[in-house]
Amino acid sequence: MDADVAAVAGLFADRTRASVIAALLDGRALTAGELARACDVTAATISAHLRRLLEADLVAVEAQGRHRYYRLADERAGRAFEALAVLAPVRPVRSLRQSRVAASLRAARTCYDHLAGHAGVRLAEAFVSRGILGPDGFPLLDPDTLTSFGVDVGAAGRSRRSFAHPCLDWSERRHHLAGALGAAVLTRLVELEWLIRDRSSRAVRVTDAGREGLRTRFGCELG
Amino acid sequence: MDADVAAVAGLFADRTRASVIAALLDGRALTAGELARACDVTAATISAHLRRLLEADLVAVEAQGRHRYYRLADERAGRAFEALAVLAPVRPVRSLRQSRVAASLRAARTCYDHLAGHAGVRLAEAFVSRGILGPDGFPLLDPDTLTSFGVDVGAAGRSRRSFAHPCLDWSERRHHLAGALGAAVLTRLVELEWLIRDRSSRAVRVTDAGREGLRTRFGCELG
DNA sequence: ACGATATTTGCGCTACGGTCGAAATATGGA
DNA sequence: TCCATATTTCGACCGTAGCGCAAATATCGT
Repeated sequence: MDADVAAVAGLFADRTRASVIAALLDGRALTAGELARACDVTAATISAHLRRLLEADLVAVEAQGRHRYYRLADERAGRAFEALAVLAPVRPVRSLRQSRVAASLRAARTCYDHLAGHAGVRLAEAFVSRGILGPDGFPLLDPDTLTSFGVDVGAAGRSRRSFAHPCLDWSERRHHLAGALGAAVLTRLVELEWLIRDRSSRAVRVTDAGREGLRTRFGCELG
Repeated sequence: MDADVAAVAGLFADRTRASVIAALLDGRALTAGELARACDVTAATISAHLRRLLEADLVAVEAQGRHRYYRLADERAGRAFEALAVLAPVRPVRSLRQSRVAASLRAARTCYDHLAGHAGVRLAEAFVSRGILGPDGFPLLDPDTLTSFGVDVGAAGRSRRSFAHPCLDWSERRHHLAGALGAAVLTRLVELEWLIRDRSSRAVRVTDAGREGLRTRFGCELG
């Protein structure tokens, strides 16, 4: 019994692995590369750590394209982390910057080259409500509305990549719009300055004009 | 934050230290030597581990004579241990033998050379109830009853060691009788075969005759 | 098919920590 | 005072594990 506990504790007993678990605590899934940057180690190092966490079923992985999204497998790892944290001598105030970044990522972010997060999910749902996209597999039903909005639908259609498909959003647990069409929509939204991409992260800020425009043009309320 | 968690987790991430915590989980306090035997390492090794656990405030120590009793400082360490244990892959059945030994130690055991555990505490309380011992500091008020019972009170009085004093009982959180008088009482109880000492541990078994005798002679109910 | 990006694997280097034996320290009891 | 027992400290050995570099593998998008 004690041997097993020691082995499990060893998974938490490394600064890098503890950072990985801390980064995943809120239930989001992050790519290996994002975790490497968050923990300030190379991709090789983070890969080795993720492998160990994976083998112990502390985390789960889901491949999505060339990314591999890692998340905590269940609530047990988080509970153990918290039980250990209460034993930590000094209680450093939870990094405000860190949590601010996490919050902004949840609000809106890029996923590859399309919009994700709360805004991405809401926009996709608005497209479905307006009949622009079909509810199942996000087929484009009404190209004219997007074209008149300035989205280069034709170019997106000529691209060899997937035209439009749903992509599971990890912070919202719902789908947002991916594929060439999703990329074209994001491009247009940035062009209009309805969205502004953060330089150092995947976060995207919705401007006042963007919030207003999304509501009036697509009936999309960002809450 | 993650660095601190890693450091704390490191305390659990060693087989020996995990065994120490597991041995203390039920709230009992054990001596350094007992822990060394339980973990199958030398006294030097256990001492180093206890030092680390002590500096992290995971355990607390109380010196009692030449023994040093270690116990978990509070419930946090136990909670963390359990949170880690639920992550351990296989769940080895809790050793029956181990828990049987623990139960018998709680029932009755020797502490140095006197009786401790449930039986020790109950007997001391019975002595106080009967006016044999005073309630404060356990002074011997009625030597005759013990002498007629066969306890060599005279020899105990001539010993240079402390004659009679209360000793905090870790499993009962009450006091039992220590000192030369306590040793003399234990000697007599074993002599009468009211108690039988285990060969390999500090456990003491109360015989049927002992249970009966303690009740009729001293009004001591062992529950 | 090709280049770019993401991730994993193999390898060697280094450092940290767990272990024990021996010696030092503390306490109890004769 | 002296010996026995309990515990800690010191010093050295050794295995393990984390690290980055470089190369291999996988997938995307043109």
